[in-house]
Amino acid sequence: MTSKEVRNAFLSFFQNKGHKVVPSAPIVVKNDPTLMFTNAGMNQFKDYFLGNKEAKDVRVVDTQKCLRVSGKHNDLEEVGVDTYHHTMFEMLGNWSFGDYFKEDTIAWAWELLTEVYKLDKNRLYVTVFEGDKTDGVGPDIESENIWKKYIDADRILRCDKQDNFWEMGETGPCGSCSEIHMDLRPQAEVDKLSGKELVNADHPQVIELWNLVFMEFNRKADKSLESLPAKHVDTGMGLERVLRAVHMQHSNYDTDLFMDTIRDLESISGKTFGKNEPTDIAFRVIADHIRALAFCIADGQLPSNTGAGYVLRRILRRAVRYGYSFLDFKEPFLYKIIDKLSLQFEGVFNELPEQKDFVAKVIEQEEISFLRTLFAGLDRLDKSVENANENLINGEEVFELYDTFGFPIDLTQLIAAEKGLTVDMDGFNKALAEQKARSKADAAKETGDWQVLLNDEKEEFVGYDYTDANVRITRYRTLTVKGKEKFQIVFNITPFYAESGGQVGDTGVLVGSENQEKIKVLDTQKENDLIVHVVDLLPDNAKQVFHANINLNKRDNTQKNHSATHLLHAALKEVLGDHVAQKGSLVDPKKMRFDFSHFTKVTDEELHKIEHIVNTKIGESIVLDEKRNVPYDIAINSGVTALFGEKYGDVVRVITFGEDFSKELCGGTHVANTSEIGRFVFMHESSVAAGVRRVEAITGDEAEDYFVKKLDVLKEVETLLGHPKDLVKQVQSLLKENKENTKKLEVLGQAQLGQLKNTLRSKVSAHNEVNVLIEQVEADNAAGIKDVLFQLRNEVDNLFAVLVANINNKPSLSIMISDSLVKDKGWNAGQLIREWAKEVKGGGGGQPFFAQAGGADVSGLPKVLELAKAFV
RNA sequence: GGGGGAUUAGCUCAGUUGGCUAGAGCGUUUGACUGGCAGUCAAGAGGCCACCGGUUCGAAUCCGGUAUUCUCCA
Repeated sequence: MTSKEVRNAFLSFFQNKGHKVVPSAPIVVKNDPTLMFTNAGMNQFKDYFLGNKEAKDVRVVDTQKCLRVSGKHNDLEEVGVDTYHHTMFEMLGNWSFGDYFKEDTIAWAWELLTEVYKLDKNRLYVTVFEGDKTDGVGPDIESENIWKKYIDADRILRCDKQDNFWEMGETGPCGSCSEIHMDLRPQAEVDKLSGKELVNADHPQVIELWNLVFMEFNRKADKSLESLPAKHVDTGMGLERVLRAVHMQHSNYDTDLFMDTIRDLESISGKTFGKNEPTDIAFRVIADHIRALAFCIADGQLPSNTGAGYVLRRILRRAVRYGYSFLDFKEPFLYKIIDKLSLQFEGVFNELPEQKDFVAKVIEQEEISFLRTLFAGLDRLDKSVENANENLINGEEVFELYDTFGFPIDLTQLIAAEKGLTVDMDGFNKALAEQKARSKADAAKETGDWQVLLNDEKEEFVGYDYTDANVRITRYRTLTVKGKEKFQIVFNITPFYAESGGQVGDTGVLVGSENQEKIKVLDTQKENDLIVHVVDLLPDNAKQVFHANINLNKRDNTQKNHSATHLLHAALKEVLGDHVAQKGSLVDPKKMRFDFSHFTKVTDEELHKIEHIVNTKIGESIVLDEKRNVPYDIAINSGVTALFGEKYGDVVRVITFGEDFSKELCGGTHVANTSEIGRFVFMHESSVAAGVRRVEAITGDEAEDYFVKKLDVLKEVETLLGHPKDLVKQVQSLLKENKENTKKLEVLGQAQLGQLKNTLRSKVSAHNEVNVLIEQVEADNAAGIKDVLFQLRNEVDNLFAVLVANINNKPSLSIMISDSLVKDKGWNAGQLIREWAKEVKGGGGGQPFFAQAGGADVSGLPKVLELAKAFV
């Protein structure tokens, strides 16, 4: 069976058992502050388990794109070193939301593995939960008994909380689980030692295949457990592993999922896989990482220096590092293997093949920039190597190299070892720990348990139709950020739009119906599908009805920008082409920002065209056509614009401005008629990454103000210049004139200095073979005097010159001594000037041959001249 | 979000503890050698040393702020 066949077999097996096949959620998570990437199949169903939302289908099956870069068994640095951990993987899962439980789950799992995949029963083991006293949960006898129907009792193992109790996070739904493990070792080894001894022992050949989670508890912030209202099943089986099990292979990488890429890499690197361990690790690292990169970028996440984008950057850099060190790639190479990779996912995850050129371009650009930091780091490392003491490279220097210049630590160690040096890793780790502590302290954030006031009602967003409403608080919790306490509250219904789809959250005010108390709503955010309102104090009476009002002005201006974004999107496609796809947007009351895929700079001419189209559409006063409950398939078939990396439900909201112009799936708020937007103006066009351009624009009052202000400035300039026929020409000629005059002034100044120099030269008198010049001069800055002295130095041998000046009632002293005198007589201008500056209540310094000083008292100048004369 | 760097000629970068009137290489312009190109040599142009403020007799250099950018950590 190929990977495609194994995947399909899973989906159709459960489809035949009454499960609905649902698409994978995007791998990059939006609307959940606790998570950057989908790290388990259950993420997209979190709301069902938490009881925030009711499941429409109680039996579901899917394959979910997942990414893990940290966790108890997943350290990025380990991936590729072993043969069975991955960053990106597909999690096959079947789900029951309050429907079937342990009996069916176990029976079907066994049937699929042994009858469809035909795995060898003699190599399978299962585990069940042994119970935990502190949690007050007993052993999972129920599962054990079910298993006994299918498998020998001595193949069933009881395991502890760490292995067989699944938790979503610190808090949230959880429950015991039952795992199926498989022994893939050669028969000779199996004969020597039973696989039973190796289950859960991190043996590379005795691996966990499938985890069946029986969700029945909710872990609260105080660590106690409470029962969930309904019992659920959440199972997860890594496609990469089961595929390997089906073929009894030694490594996940031996399956077609990875071998295609590895063969591709062999042909561009000229190296062979399977020859020696270090290069094999490099092959595996790259074959793994390229998948993570490809899917994240296809889902709209670009490499960057914060958050999820930073994780992506690290993955890419790790791949490049291995390619650089072990496969001799000194130039970008990752982008070359995207093409073949994307073929594997045609018909499964079409977002990748459809965007492969874009993905490759982003990766190539990122590779180029990393290679640049790599080469810069190499230079810097050379210096540290020179400074090494007793064959030990300073840990702090290495940390600086890593921290500030992004040079990978393992590469530093590698290079050091080549030169017979070692790196002071203790010093490095200490510095790293300090930095981690700093960041953690800053990001500290704590949420309390939800306090439930009202249980029976579901929250509903009414903000499309109402901007105010009478609401009740259903629950609230505290939120502590950097020692500051805030509160999050949830209503039964709400007119507040929660930040999503780039549109900022509403703000506003709550007024108590009974005591008239006012609570300000500072922000509105989404946690999955829950709408959370942020306030900084709780009402005295939280149980009363509140009249909720949103800040209308803010909402109005924001939705003008949002609707304009849709017009812009359509106009961009019209002018630039169909390859334009939204890559991100921000809509707030002041402006809009829109990122989209496009490979070259948008020219001024194109911008004008786009601006013109948008403004024409505004002028056409198109009425908003909003359809709320359109089945997804029908919407897509009608040619609506959907975004990659966005999660859509079965029914979607379609926003149309002109049937043949702009049709988008969108949850945001919009103007009722495009004429409300008023006017649309571009402010900026720039690049955010390879293949992604960013435009910024304003609308409505902001645009109006902008024009008024610009016109005012223009009029003022025209008035100042006496209303010339051609303003631009006039300014150009003024600038030119100015430049010429500056040049002329410079020349004049030089001439003046030349004259001063000539006068001074005639005053030079010889004393004992020293040419002495001691004078008070007129000057308006000390730099001029310096200039003259340097010129005299070139013209007069054995010069000893002391010039003093009164510049704006402040004394200035300068001394110039020819090199020969400095050398022969040991004279030192710096020392002399420090001495003499005392006479003018000042100080100064310089070098032996030239020094300057200033001071506060001009009356001391004659005395300085006397001292100077006395000196020679 | 927190820390650390960087910003000097069109490009890549030097510029020691503040003080030899801001440099190199590449590129560019002009000229010479050559039948032409390539090349070599010579000469020149090109800098608010990111911006704003402060310390100082004196700031590219030190301090504070802003902007941009790189990088590490969350």
